[in-house]
Amino acid sequence: MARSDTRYREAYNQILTYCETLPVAAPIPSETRLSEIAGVSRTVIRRCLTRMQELGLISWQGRDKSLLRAPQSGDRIALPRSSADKGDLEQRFLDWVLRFDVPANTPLSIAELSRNFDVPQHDLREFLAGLSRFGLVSRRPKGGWMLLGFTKDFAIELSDFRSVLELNAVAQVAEAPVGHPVWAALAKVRADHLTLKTAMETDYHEFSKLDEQFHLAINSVVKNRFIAEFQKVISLIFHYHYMWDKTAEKERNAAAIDEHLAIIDALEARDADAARAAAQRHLRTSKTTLLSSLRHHDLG
Amino acid sequence: MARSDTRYREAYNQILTYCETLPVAAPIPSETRLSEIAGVSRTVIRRCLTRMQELGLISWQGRDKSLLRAPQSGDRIALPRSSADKGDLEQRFLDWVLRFDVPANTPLSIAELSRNFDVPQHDLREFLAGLSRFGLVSRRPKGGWMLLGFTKDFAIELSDFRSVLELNAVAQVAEAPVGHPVWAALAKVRADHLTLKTAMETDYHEFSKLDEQFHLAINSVVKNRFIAEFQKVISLIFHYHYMWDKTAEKERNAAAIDEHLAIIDALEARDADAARAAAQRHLRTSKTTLLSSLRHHDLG
DNA sequence: TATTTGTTCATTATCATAAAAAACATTTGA
DNA sequence: TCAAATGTTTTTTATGATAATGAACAAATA
Repeated sequence: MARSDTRYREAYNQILTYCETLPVAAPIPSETRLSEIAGVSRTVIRRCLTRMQELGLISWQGRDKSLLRAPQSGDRIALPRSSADKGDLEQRFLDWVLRFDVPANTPLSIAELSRNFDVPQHDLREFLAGLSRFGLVSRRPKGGWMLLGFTKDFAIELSDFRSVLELNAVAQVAEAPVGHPVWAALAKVRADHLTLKTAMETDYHEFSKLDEQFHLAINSVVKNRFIAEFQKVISLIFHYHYMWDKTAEKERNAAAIDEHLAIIDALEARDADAARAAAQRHLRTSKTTLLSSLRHHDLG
Repeated sequence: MARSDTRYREAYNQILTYCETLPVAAPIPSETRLSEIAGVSRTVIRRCLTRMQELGLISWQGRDKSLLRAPQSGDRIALPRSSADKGDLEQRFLDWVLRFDVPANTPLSIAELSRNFDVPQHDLREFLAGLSRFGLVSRRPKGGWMLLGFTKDFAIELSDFRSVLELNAVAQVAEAPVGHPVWAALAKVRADHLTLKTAMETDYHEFSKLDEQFHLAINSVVKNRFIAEFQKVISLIFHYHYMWDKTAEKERNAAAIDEHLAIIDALEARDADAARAAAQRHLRTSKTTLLSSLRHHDLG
C-alpha cells in the first residue's frame, strides 16, 4: 500500500480546533490560510474541507465557505496509535547494545529490532546507515546489518579519538575570556565535586552524573557540529560503560574526582600546559577503565 | 513487487561456470557445497538446480545429481542491466554538489537524484541518512531532504575540525620511530614538491595531486576508524574546492608548497613544536582559501 | 492585479510481497 | 548410528507499486 494519512488526520483535528474559535456562520479562511495554520499542503486542507462538508459542519461552494455548526468531539477523527519516538532511537539502541552486552560482530535483524523498538523498518535502516558512518555497524555481504563494536580495537580508537577532541576542548577553555559562561559552569562543577567528595562513602555512585556535567561543561566551548555529533555518541558509550562496570567503583570515582579538580585548577589558573597534562592523565585513566570493563565482559 | 532475483541469476551463471570444469556424467556436489561455491543460500541453489534440470543439463533425484551434458553459452541466464555503483555514490554526490555549486539550503529531491545517479531511491535515502550525521544534509519538516552545506559556518567548522585532526596527526608523525614507513613517504613527497617547484610556471595545476599525497602521508600514521571516515569527506571537500577555485591558483600553490616543505623539515628534524607551528600556519591558509572560494560563489 | 480556487503533475512515505536466508525436520547411506 | 544431505517451514530482506502529499500552473473571481 502507500503512505499513511496521519498528516491528514492531525491536520483535520487541528482545523477543527481552529474552527471552535469561530462563531457559527462565520466565514472560513482561504485554503492557503488554512494550510498555513495546519502546516500542511492545500491538498490535505481540501481533503479536510471535503470531510467537513460531508459531516455538515460547513457549507462549501467555490470560495464561499462558512461554519454551519460548532464542531463537537464526535466530529474528530481517530489518530492511529503513534509508534515510539524516532528521535529517541539512538539512546534506546545504544542502551540495548550496552545493557545486554551485545557482542561484537552480532548480526542485527531489522525485523526483530523493528518489533522490539516499535519503529518502522525503514526508519531503522536510516538509523543504522547513520551509525555505519561511525563504524559502529556495517552492511553484511549477504544483506542485513551487523554490529561491529565493541571490540578492544574499537574501544582504543574511540578513546584516542575522544582524547583528541577533549584535549582540543581543554585548550580552548584555557583561552576563553573571563566573562565566558564556561567559568561559571566550572565553578559550579568544582563545588559539586567537593560536595560529593565529603559524602563519598555513601553517594559514590552519584559520580556518573558529575562526570557527564564536567565533560559537558568543557566541551560546551567548542562550537562545532562535527565534534558535537561525535561527542553525543562518545559520551553515551563511556557513560554506559561506567554505569555497568561496578568493579572498584568507589575508588575509581574518588580518583576521577581528583583528576577533574586538577584540570579545573589548572584551567582557572589559565595554565594551558598544566591543564593539558592533567586532562591527558584523566583521559588515560578513562581509557584504561573502558578497556578493563571490556575485559570483564569477555570473561563473563 | 518484491526484491530482484539478481542474486539467483548471478549464482546460476556461476554454478554453470563451475560445471564447465566437470566432465560429463560427473556427480554434482551437495547443495551445501554449491551454496559455498556461489556464496548464496541453499534456497537459491535449489532454484538453480531446478532450472538446470528443466534445461536437461543435469539429472536430479534426491541426492543423486549428475551432469548430463556440457553447459553452453546459451544455457546462461541474462543479467539485468546493473545500476550504477553504490559505493561510488558519495564521490559522485559531492562532485555534483561542488561542481554545480549547489547552494546551501537546497531541497533535495530523492526522485530526481535517483534518476540522475541511477540508484534506487532506498539506497539514496540510506546514503543521505549517513550524510546527515556529518551535518551535510538534514530532513525537512514536511518530509524530504535538504542540503545544508556549504555555508560560511559549515566551512569554518569543517576547517577547525580538520585542524584538530591534522595537528594530532602531525604530532604523531613527529613521534614515529625511525623505521616507520611515513618517513619514506615524506621523503618522496618532499622530492616531488621540489620537482614541481622548478616547473611551477607551467605545471602549477599539478599541485592538487601533491596536496592530496602530502595530507595522505601525514594522516597515514593515524590508525583510527573515526578519524579515517571523516578524513575521507574532509579531503574530498577541500580537494574539490581547490580544484574549482581558480583565483590566484599559481601563487596559492607556490605558497602551499613552501608550507608543506616547512612542515616536512620540522618533522624530519623531530621538532614537534616547530612542526605544529608550521602545520598551524598551513591550515590557517587552507581555511582562508576555502572561505574565499565560498565568497566567490556567493557573488557569482 | 492580487487572491483564491481548480487542476494537473511530481514526489514521498509506506506497505505488501517475492526472493533469499535461516532454522528445523527428515531421510539417507557409510 | 550418526553425520551429512535433502526436504520443509519460518523468518527476514529488498524492492516495486501506490496512495498520500506537496508543488506548480491555469482559470476564475472580486
